[in-house]
Amino acid sequence: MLSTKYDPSEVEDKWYQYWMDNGMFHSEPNPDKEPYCIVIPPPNVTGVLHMGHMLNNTIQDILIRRARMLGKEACWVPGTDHASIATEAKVVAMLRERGIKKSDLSREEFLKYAWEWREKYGGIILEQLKKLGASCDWERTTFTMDPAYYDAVIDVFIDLYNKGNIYRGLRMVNWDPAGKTALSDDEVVHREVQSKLYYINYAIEGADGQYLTIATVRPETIMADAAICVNPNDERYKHLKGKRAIIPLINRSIPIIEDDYVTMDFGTGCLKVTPAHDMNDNELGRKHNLDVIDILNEDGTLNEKAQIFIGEDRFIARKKIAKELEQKGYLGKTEDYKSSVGFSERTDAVIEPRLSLQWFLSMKEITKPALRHVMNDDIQLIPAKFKNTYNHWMSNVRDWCISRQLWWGHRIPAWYDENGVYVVAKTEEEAYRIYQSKNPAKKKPTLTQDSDVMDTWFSSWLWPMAVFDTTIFRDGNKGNADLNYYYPTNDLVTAPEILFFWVARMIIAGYEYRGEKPFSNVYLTGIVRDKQGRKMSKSLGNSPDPLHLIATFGADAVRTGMLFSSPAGNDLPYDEKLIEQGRNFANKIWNAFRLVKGWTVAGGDVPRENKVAMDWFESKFNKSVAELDDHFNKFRISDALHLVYKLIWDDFCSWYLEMIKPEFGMPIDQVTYAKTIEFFENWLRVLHPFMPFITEELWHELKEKEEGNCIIKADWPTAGTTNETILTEASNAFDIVTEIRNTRNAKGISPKQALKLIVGKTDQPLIDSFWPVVLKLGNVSDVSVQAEKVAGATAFMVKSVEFFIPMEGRIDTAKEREGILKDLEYQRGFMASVDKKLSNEKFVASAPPHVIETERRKKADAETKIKALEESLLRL
RNA sequence: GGGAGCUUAGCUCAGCUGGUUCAGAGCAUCUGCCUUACAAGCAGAGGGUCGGGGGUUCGAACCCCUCAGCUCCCACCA
Repeated sequence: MLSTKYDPSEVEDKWYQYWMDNGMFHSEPNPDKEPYCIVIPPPNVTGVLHMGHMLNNTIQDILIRRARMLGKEACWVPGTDHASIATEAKVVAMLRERGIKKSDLSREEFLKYAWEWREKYGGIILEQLKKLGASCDWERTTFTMDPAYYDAVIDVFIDLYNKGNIYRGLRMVNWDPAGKTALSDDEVVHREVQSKLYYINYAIEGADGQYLTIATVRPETIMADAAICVNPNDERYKHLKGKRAIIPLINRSIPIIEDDYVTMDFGTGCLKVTPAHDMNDNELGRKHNLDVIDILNEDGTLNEKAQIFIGEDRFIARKKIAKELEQKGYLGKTEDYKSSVGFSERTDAVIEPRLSLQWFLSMKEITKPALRHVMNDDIQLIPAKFKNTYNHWMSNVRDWCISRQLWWGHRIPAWYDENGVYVVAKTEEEAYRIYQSKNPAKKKPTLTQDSDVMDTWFSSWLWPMAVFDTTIFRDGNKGNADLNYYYPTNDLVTAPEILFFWVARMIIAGYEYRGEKPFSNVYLTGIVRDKQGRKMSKSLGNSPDPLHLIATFGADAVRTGMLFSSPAGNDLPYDEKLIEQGRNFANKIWNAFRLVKGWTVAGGDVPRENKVAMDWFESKFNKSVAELDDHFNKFRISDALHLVYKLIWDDFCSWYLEMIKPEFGMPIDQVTYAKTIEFFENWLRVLHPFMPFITEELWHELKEKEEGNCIIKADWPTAGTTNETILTEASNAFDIVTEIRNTRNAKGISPKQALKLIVGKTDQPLIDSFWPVVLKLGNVSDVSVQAEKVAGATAFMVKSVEFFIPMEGRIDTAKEREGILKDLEYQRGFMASVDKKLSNEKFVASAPPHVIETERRKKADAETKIKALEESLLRL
């Protein structure tokens, strides 16, 4: 005897192994088939699976499995990203735990540890994806620091450098003093912070006792001041023109300059200009040719140029300087002030704007095709609202700082001599060759490679190309068979938060190196949040462990649970209830299987109700497949699941199976049985992309066991014809059954007690062939037609036909009357509103005919209903 | 400050071209059922002025204006 509960644990591992053993996920270019390709957003190599991955990869797996069933050459390429900052941080932390400081290691030693770490933990996340059922082509697994991939990244750097797109420049960058690295603007998170505005007095040079007052939140940077700036239109400071001020504590003289950048009504209208430590001041400094005095070390402590508090951390120095300013009488008032401060996304340290030599990619030209082809829908963003966001970003894009002061990553292929003169070359030998051809005079240079690595995204932006062919970034390579077959890929599924980091840059690279988009559709998932609407994060500890969930509920349940509530682009409020719902669904399916499996099959006639049931479900299924295809084509994956869910639970289980179910212990006829198995198999197919494991299991249980006959390789059903008349009749029949059940409920009549049903006179054939269904599901022993009103019966209406169930003394006249009156009131109101519409000349004149027609029918229906209800009242 | 979006049942959300699939789904709640597939279930029920106000239209959840609240992205006036 099969258990009443479905147990996914054994089933899932068994089938995954089977699919793997038989190479069912593997894809090779096949000229006879249409390619369908997805490249995975490569998770961080150090990562562990979180709920976001679960959602993301479930959607990809659904798309790829359906494509496979549609007969396409489906290829889902997996892999991992080296994630330079995140991984290096983890390795550093791991070393610290072992008592090893990164600063004590050579680059080579550090990288050795990093690679060890990668070997040990790098595959975890991919193994976890297997538990989810992800049907990736594992033979194609790629790592962004695989040797060939590494080469490709270097090739791209050299190529873009040679084309003049990459340049080295002294630029203000976001410096992370904790990570000791420059960050791109996108890696900086701004937060409102409660701080203080200090009013500091600067003496005016040569004017005894006179001073001006500036307001600043960063008194520790006064030693780096290069000027005081006022607005030229500011009457209060006209007298200061051309004069100089003295920085307190260190008594350095700086000019007073004028620029309308200064807001007159903020603070005092005097701005201290600190070109080394503020982005805007830096612009201002450049404009006015001011000195750049950098008083901070890499780690955020003060250096010798500060003259005082050397070696102190910037925030400690702030307090001490404020105190000293106060003691010496330079400090005016202080006031509370809310300001927006940048934090490092990774280390959460306060960002320090810092001048630094960095490598940049000029974005102005290279982004143009990427903008154009999204705006004209060559590449579609789903949902489309992200087009605006994308447009805004691409139109205002700044040059991309691609260097990072880290060791883990693709090392910048630039080589410097002792004077900082550099060449860009792939290898050391080549560097020497180029160097010497450029500097023939210099006989024996010592060249050292740049110690920085490239931004992670500078490698992952090649992903859709480089997973197939890593050689195309060198001169004129036309690409290998894989690349030419699978590229451009079809769909990309990723989170909106990396739309710019990654998606936009892949598009840029795609057009730059293939002259072609990397993918046609970008499906942007929502962010998985907890019940309180917070993002799932490790620090909050609000993220459930996906593997635990899979172990508890089964992968099928988790997959469907994630998808029950996740339309594209909308956040997903996670609730374990949804996973339970998924598990319950699997269980429902299991039990439908148990029922069918338990039947004995015999010859004999096909009962009438079975015939209509089969006709009906056939139509219903065909219609559902058509709707399903439509949902898929529009990427409404969640809607698609809901549809399949209802098809199986409501239509197949609650209606169809109940219609054909033989009495307990009785056999089922051969024809109905065969058809039922066919239906079962057909809906298993459309369910398979969502719930691959249980569908595979039942596929084998239902089918003759043929080698290799797997649902994963089965065809996706094509939508056949739909008989609308049957669907309407069925729906009417179900309404009648529901009303009968309702009556039972209200009157306390057991389902086991057969009832008599009387149909009021009508010329409308409501259900025609479905009477046997009504008899069976309503447990009706007898149906008769009676023109006149039936006394002592309870009544209900379906469409405009009245039905009576004789109650034999069980009738409560007062209650019955009350019900009828209420109904009557509603119908009269309804008719009044329809009447109003129809008597409106303008409506009749301008509404389309079919709308008027339905209004007329509504009126006629209401009239019949009202008449019937009025008669019922008389009868009581 | 610039941009985008959201507000529909207790909760999470659908509602696609303005008109019978138009006020829906799931969950939650309530009622009755251990009815031999399934209590992880079955059969039912209640619940909404579609954020407020105004407008366009024969007709508005849907289009326009306006107010309020929320969210995200971009920028960062010391």
